[in-house]
This record gives sequence, structure tokens and C-alpha cells, in this order.
Amino acid sequence: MTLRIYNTLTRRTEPFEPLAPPRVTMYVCGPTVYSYAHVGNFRTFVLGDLLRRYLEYLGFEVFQIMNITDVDDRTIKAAAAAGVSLQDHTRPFTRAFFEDRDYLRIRPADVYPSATEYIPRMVELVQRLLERGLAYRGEDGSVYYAVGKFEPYGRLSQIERRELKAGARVASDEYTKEDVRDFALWKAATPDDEAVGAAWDAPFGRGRPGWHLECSAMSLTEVRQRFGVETLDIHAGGVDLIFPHHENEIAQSEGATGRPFARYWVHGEFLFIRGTKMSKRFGNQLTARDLREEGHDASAVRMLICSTHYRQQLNFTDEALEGAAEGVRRLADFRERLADAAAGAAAASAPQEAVDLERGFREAMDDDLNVPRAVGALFTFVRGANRELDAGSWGPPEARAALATLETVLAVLDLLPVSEAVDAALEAWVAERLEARRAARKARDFAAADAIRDELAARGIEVEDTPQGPRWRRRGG
RNA sequence: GGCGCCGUAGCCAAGUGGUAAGGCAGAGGUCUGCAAAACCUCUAUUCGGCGGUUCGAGUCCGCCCGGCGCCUCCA
Repeated sequence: MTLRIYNTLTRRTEPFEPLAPPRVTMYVCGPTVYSYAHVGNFRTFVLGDLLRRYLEYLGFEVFQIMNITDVDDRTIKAAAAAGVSLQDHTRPFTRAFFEDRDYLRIRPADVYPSATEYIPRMVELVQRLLERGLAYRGEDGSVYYAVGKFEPYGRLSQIERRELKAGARVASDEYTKEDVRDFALWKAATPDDEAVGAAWDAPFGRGRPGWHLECSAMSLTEVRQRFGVETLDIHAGGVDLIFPHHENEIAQSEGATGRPFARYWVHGEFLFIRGTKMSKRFGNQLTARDLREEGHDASAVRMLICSTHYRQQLNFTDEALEGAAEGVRRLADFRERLADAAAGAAAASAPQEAVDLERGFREAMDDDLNVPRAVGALFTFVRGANRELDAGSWGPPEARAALATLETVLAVLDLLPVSEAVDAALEAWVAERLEARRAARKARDFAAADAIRDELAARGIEVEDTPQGPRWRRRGG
């Protein structure tokens, strides 16, 4: 079995074969830092995270690039409105993005190039396209890509010719385009651009990059400098980017290099809030910070994202999030139980349940990253292993082996909260209370014992009596 | 109008043409001083509707109903 992945370029699920294994180069379209990224953005970033982790599980050496878009219409507009420079506006949101990324336990990419740091590379790319006759200067001082001269244009999005609806609004700067499909590579500087410091000198005029240019310039530069190639193995992003963004990236990159830009195009579907697409317009934007501030553990968010295949729309509701949180709780309790059972032992050969887990996990993930099915295999394992533990048929060596398999799978999915350190004072207090409860129970004074349990519960401590004695944990909040 | 997607139990959701994974919630039971956790049993004779192909369809084809996305710098 090998990984098969759906490639938007061919509209087929294909065996994954990187250009130069074991290396895999991967580019995931990152955030535009004009505001906080919302959970829909993060769904895509989690997809990138899962894909990258699974590739590593398979033994590939992944080099992941994620761009930070810190200059575009929205960042400039927001900075101008706030009366601050572009940098002053984007810096805090960039920092916030990294915080949110860590909250959601998305493993950091290898590099995070930001658009403003790659202006010279972008200028070079525009020059190259001008030299090759694929770009032209408009009367407004902007530079446009001549889509009609790039024969494969439209292959990714399967759009032969973009038709503008009659009466559609046409921005003033578009009057100088030779073809309605042409898009700006370089936009002539406006007073607003100058006011916030979003204008740079270039041989073809002062201005700033068009939206699509940065991804081409940054990804090509990174893989060329590091690996001497001009083709990415994987390029990922949200479905909305297929057109025009990724279509235009292909035109820019392949027009300049003459080589395939990306071998596999992976697109994640949208996340909806109560059945509607998230957008400013509907006032239903939900950011990762909102979730964190509401006290939701990131594990529940990851679990919810993992419950739906990446090419299916995901409906984010409070009820679904609660359900996911309960699943996380079950899984976390189980891992703790298994770890206790494995304490101090060396691993035996893997028990059948563990063998089934790993096989089920791989089969599911190999099938176009079917994470929901992989999670199904995980819970099937939980039930089977609990049964064995109840029956006492696993000794510590079996438990150790099963735990090892579980950890392997969780290294990819990362669905469990990191255990927080318990302060010594609380620990001592709980120990004292549990001892008092033990004495009360021994004296068969159950009223007193239950009162102590309630007292602990009031402080968020949950007690469970097991054959090995009472166990406790912090729960809820 | 063009391109495309979806409709599976109360909720979320997987499903290679061969007889409906998994999670949450719910009911009953085992265990327990009582709980909790865990385990066991039950909860869709059926996959939006109607036709068709087939020995056999949630899975393929057609039509219809309902919902959604892209085609405007939105992940």
C-alpha cells in the first residue's frame, strides 16, 4: 500500500510519488495577516499539518513552506484605516497567528517567508515574465500577465474562459488590461500604498506586488536555493484558491521556469458555521482565539476537524464540538489506563488489537488521507483494548506494546491534551483528603466518604475507585 | 448561465456493487457501599424522492426535490 492522494490538477486520486524521494517539498498557502485567522483558515492549516505528519510517518523527509501574506489590498486598507504603517498593522497579527498555530498544535513549517521580505525576488520574476513576453505594462503603470499567451491556462480550475457577467463592476485599473482574464503582477503605487509604506521601486515602475506573485516567487526561491529544483511536490490550500489564485500561480511560475510548478494540488473544503460559510458579511467569523478564550481545549477542535474528510464541507457547531470533546476525554482516559497498565514493563510483541489499529490507520490514511476512518480504527482499538484490560488478559508487556502503537498513531493525529503540571500544594491536599476518605470508607462511614468526594469535586477533582485504589484527575473547569 | 459538491440514526460521520465503520447522546445490564470509568446488549430492514442497469445499488445511470461552493484579492 502506498499513499494515494486526490490531485485537483487531474481530478483523480493518484499514487503519491515525490520528485526526489525521500524528500517532499510542500507549500501551504498561509494567512493574510490583516486580522486574526479564523477556524476555517485553521482547518486548512490542520490539513497541512496532518498531511505533513503522515508523510513523515511514512518515512518521507518533508520540507514545508508557509507564506505570510503581509502586503495585499486588505492589509493596506486596514493599515490605512488605522493610520499606521503596514508593518505596524501586520506584525501583531503575524504574532497572533503563530500563537494560534501553537494552541492548535500545528507543527511549525520549516520556513515562513513573508511577502515584504521577497520583493526583490518578485521583481525578478516579473522581469523574467516581461522578457519572455508573457507580461506587459499597462497604461496605468501596472504590469499584467497576458493570460492568452499561456496556453495551459485554466487547466487546474477547468475554466476555459472566464466570462464576466454583463454589467459586472470593472475596477478602473482594469481598463488597461488587454484581456479581461489578465491579472496584475505588479500594481502601480497609489497614495494609500505610499501612506502606509507599501510601495517599492522596480525597473518597471514604483508599486507593490499583486496577490498571486508572492506564492510563486517565494516557493520557487525556496526550493531552488535549497534543492536546486523549480517544482514543488505538494501545493495545498483552500478550495476557493483554485481559481484564480492557484491558476495564476501556475501561469506565473511555469511561464517563467518552463517546468511544472507543483506535482500535486491538494485543496481542503470549507468549514461552515451553522450551515453558512464564514464571512464578515454574515458576522459569523469564529477565530481560534475565540475558542481558546471560551476555554475549549485544542484537542476537541482537532478531533472535530478530524471527524470529517478534508474534501467534505465541515459544519462547525457547538454540539459537534461537545461531541468531539467527549471523544477526546474517552481517548485520554484510555491512554492513561493503558500507560498505568504498562508501567515498568518492556514491550512484548504487539497484540492483535494493536496490529489491527496500525493496519486500519494506514489503510485509511493511504486512501486520500481518510482521517475520519483512521479515527474510527482508533476507537475500535480503544474498545478492544479496554476489553482485554478488563479481562486481565494483557500483562504489562502487552500493554506496553499496545501503548507504543497508540503513540505512533497519535503522533500523527495529535488528539490528546498535553497534561498540565499539577502544583505540589494541590497534590498534597488531594492526597490528604483521599487518605481521610479511605479511612472513612474502611469504617463504612459512607456519608463522610461521599462528602469528601463532593468536596474534591467542588475543586474540580474527580475521584475514581479502581481495584488498584482510588485515582483522581482534574476535570472540567 | 458556466464549473463543481453534498443530502446515511436525535447530533457528527465513514462507506472499493455483495448486503450499513466509528464517535457523541439515549435505554437496559455487569461491576461498585453508592458513584465514576470500563465492558455487554439495544437504538437506520435502511441510506432525500422516483425510475433504470444488475443475480445483487447507499455505492453506477437518468430525472426530480432540498442544501452548498467557485466563477469579484475569501482557507
